[in-house]
Amino acid sequence: MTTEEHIIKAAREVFIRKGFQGTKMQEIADEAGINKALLHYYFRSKEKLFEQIFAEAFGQLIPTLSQKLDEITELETFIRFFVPFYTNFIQKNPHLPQFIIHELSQNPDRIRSLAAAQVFPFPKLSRMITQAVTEKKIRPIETDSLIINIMALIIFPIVAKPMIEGVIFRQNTAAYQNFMAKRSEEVIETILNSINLQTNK
Amino acid sequence: MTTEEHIIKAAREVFIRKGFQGTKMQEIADEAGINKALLHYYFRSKEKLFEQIFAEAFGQLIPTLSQKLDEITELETFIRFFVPFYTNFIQKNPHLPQFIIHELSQNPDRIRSLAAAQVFPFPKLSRMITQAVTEKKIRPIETDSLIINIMALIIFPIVAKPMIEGVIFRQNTAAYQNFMAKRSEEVIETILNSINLQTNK
DNA sequence: AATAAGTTTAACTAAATGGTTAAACTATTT
DNA sequence: AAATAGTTTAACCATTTAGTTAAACTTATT
Repeated sequence: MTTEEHIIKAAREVFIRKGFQGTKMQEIADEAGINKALLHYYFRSKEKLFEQIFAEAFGQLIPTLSQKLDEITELETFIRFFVPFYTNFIQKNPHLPQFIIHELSQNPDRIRSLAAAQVFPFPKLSRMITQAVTEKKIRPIETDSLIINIMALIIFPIVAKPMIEGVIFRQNTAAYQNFMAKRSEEVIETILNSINLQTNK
Repeated sequence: MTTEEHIIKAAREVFIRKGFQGTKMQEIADEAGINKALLHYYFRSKEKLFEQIFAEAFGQLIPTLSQKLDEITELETFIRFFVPFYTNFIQKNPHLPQFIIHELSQNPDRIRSLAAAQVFPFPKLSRMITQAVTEKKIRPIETDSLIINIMALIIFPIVAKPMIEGVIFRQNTAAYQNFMAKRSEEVIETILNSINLQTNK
């Protein structure tokens, strides 16, 4: 692993954990096991380093599913694949959505250009939903609503973990973990029911 | 309006908008129309000022509904009241949940004590849900899951506004607003369907 | 009018932080 | 062996920022 890779890895962790403002160059250097001078030697400025990290982070959030979206044609099949897949991914990168949301609201300009490059593979999914509505397989619902509902049910409990753990589970970490372990199943059932697609349990 | 109130108001806006790290005392002073010296004269330190704001903010997020929870006994009735009520509240304080989530994850210790004081009026709501399940009015679901589902569907689209507006609506602000205008209805239908409580449309 | 509370001004300190620099050292390449 | 890329050390600068202080000024209170 090269020094540059060490830096990138360290920067990713610190930036995502603490946001742009909260991140100190010294902390990145420490985490990477090098010194500040070398950090600046590789990446001239904090801004430049941040750009790399953000572009990469934002890229991760969306694209992997683009492949599967080409294989699957049935909405139910897609949901049953997507929910655990995405839940799993977000659980492995729990700070990612919050980081993106936070930075996007703190400094939209710094990010706009980077984000614009990313393309969500929407059309295919939209068509899938529209078709299901037309064929009366599911209740009438706008494609945007359904997509956002799914995202909300997956992402929110992870983004709001400190809130949920504190307010709902009263600092009982085990209770939260137990809740999250069954989350994927619950989201599938909630979604399928919410559009009147009976679960075949 | 006293100077103290001016400060509180200014601090609330700036803190919620920019978080603890992102907030500068000078900015609060400017927003309050006073100078930094006076700001420190009223609230000795940034920490002290922050505590006040956070306690108040966190308090707002939860309690108002405690009243209604005493009047209503039917789960469907409660959902039909709660969803628009809470959606409306969050829309008026769009930065509040994100602020709480962000600060809670940045510095749990700074907040733990404050948050612990707040009590969500859960028991009553939990009983309402449990009873509905027992009476087979709704499908079997854990109370925590249902509550978190409702919160997720309401809060996520607002917290993730910059993300949704950018990625899903492609910077089309009008499209987002149009989506949010109908959001409350959609959430009610989604929730009621998701627990097999037919909407009577 | 005198007193005190509230407020401003402006200068200051101390610490944190992003960024720079020069010199020395180490490992690798030629 | 000489040259070069990579790395460290440590001092340094400039800026930002939280917080302090003292003196003057303004507005209410007595």
